[in-house]
Amino acid sequence: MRTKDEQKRKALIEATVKLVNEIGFAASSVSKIAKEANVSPSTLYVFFKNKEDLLVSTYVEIKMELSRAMLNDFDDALPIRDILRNVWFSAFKYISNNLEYYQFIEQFANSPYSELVDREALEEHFIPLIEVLHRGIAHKIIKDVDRNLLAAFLFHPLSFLANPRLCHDWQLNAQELETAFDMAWDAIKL
Amino acid sequence: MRTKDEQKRKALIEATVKLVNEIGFAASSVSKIAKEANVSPSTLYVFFKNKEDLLVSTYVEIKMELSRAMLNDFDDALPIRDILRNVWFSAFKYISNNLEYYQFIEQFANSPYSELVDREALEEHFIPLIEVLHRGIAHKIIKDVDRNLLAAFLFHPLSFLANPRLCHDWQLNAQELETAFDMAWDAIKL
Amino acid sequence: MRTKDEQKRKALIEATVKLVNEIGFAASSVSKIAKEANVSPSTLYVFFKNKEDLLVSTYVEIKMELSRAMLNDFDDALPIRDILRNVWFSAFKYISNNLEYYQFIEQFANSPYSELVDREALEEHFIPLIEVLHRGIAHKIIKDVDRNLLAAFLFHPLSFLANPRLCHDWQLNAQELETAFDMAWDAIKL
Amino acid sequence: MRTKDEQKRKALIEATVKLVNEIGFAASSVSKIAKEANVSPSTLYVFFKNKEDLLVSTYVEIKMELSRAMLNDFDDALPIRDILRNVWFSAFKYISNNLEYYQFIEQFANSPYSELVDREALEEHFIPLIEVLHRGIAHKIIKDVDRNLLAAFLFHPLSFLANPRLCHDWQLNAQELETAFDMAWDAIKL
DNA sequence: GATGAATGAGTGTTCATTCAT
DNA sequence: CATGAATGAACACTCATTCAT
Repeated sequence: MRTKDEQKRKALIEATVKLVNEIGFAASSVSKIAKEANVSPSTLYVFFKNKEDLLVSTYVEIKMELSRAMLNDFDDALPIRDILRNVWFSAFKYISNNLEYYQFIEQFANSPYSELVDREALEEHFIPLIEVLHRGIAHKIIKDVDRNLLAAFLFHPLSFLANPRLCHDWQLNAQELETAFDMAWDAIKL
Repeated sequence: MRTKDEQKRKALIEATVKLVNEIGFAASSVSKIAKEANVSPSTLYVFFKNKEDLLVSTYVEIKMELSRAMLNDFDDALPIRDILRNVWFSAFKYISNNLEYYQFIEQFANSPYSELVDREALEEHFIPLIEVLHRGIAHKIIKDVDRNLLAAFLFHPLSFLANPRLCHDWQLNAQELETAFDMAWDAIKL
Repeated sequence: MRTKDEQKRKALIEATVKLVNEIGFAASSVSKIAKEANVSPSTLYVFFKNKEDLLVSTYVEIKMELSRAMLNDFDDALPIRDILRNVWFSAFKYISNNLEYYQFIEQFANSPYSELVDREALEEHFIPLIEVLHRGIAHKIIKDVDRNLLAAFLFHPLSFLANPRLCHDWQLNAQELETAFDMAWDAIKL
Repeated sequence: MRTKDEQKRKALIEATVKLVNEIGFAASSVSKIAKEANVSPSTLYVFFKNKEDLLVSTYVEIKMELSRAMLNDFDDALPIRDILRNVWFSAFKYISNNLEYYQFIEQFANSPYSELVDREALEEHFIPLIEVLHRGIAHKIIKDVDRNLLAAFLFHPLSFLANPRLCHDWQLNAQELETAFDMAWDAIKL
């Protein structure tokens, strides 16, 4: 028996991201993805149950990587503003360095495919972050509002600013990035 | 000679929105859309050049309606904060009342189809709003930053909060909506 | 609008019979059938819902033709033996002249596809025949046994004798056919 | 060195019968058969040259078992009618107890696969039976007709009566079985 | 002996679009 | 204007089989 070639799985995920970004879900056929990954279309089915499974797996894998990147240098000992600043900059860095991945998950999240994902399992990874927000509220540093509202101002502007598909012809420089975080902080701080 | 039946065009647009939201671009075939609109697939080609034209036209039509709704009660005489508040609430109202439309344009904007749209033509409608921001900057009421940054904090959180596909299991009530605008204003005000 | 071409439907049915007889259900792919019928595979779906529908429709169509042929010169006024003799010979004639059709329905009836057919609708056509058997029983001409038993000896030997797939290297001649009917009659007569 | 595991061969034959009866030749893929037999698809090729070989072998194996069962208590010393009666009842018993096997060989015999079988080798097993018929003819007990005709009335009705796929919603009871044999005998006796 | 990985060829079906009416 | 018939191209997926282990 041969052993399963993990490189092929990886190549399929990469090819999926590339093609979906370039031509969208609609046009990203199994055979095109397989060709891009240099495997036979039938080989795809050795690694994934079907096309849907491939797409969802790709999404979950990237989302996990993003959450890992964001919480990479998470340090509970720092002041709350610094913790959030670190997460914010880590997120921006990951997105900037992995724009393709990021555009894929944005497109995915806005499509009906998003309903196929086990959201709770993914949210688990953000628990430390959510706890920081709660602490901020308790310490009267952050506004006492629903965490969806906090997330809306803390991270959603970032996702817009970092995504060239939405924010055309404009790139944040280092200083503007700092300004952007200040604005986010102004929005949520008490 | 009958005139092109405008009702059929409308029905096709509606059917497109409905199906794309439910099953995505990939699965929304011309024949399914035609069936949903109660016309023959070939009739679709009387109104639209092809499938792509149908999708782009649908997007543009909704986007125009949205901009009209947002600037509906635009009154240059009001204080800047009030102008923006009105626009903000109008936007929220339109999105809430036309969630299907809104989800469609979000899904569209995050897909490669978005590149087919004449962005500048659409942006024209927002010129009065952009001018208000410039005035705010000139009057030292609003932070002197790129208008993309202002938009990121003024409108993007709203798009997240109003979209149940992104912001699950949570709905803004009237008071939280007010709080949300306050947060947006805190972010952009000097 | 073009009008549906009934010849194409007929060609598809013929092609189905031919191929299924030659290579079996397993190997009779939609594309092979379409090619044999000189239409595009997709055209097949204009006339039939799917492959299963094509196969079942083919079966039902032949079965109807067979029943019509068997009861063609049915004459209730004749003595019972003569009625059955006429049906018997009509059946033999139809089978001999349409061996391909007959082999198809035999193969179909012995496959799991047979469960998809509305048997009762088909049996309706044989009601006059069944009534003759009942009359024969009432008049003490035919054995008083279940009609399945009568059918088993009246028609099933015929289906074996006429089917070269089962009864190899042997063909009934006119005199043997007469003998065969005598044997059937011996089996069922009182 | 392990010896070829005869249990696995048996399991593959059983799985073939089961699946072909349930879903037909067309849908009975090698991998489904292997899964049903709890072996790997490639293991199948240790025991059989290919799929065709598996199907033909299954047929031959069952046909042999059937012939053995029919001639099990064959006793040349008995009167001809009793010999045939014994064979008839043995056949009925085997079919009733092994309906799955029987339906498989009927489906097989009515398919083009049947041409792949060495018929003569199989017929050899029925030689004693054929000789009894010849003796019956010589003794003026049985009609002097081709043996195919005799078989048609002696065994073919049985195959219809015992096969629920053909003879729906009706089961022979012990007495009717006796009647059935009487009818067969009436057909062939002089 | 036995098996899971791997695949080219092929499956049934739907696609976007055109055509004749 | 509006449509159902028709289709080549493509779809997602499974096939029988081989290969390395």
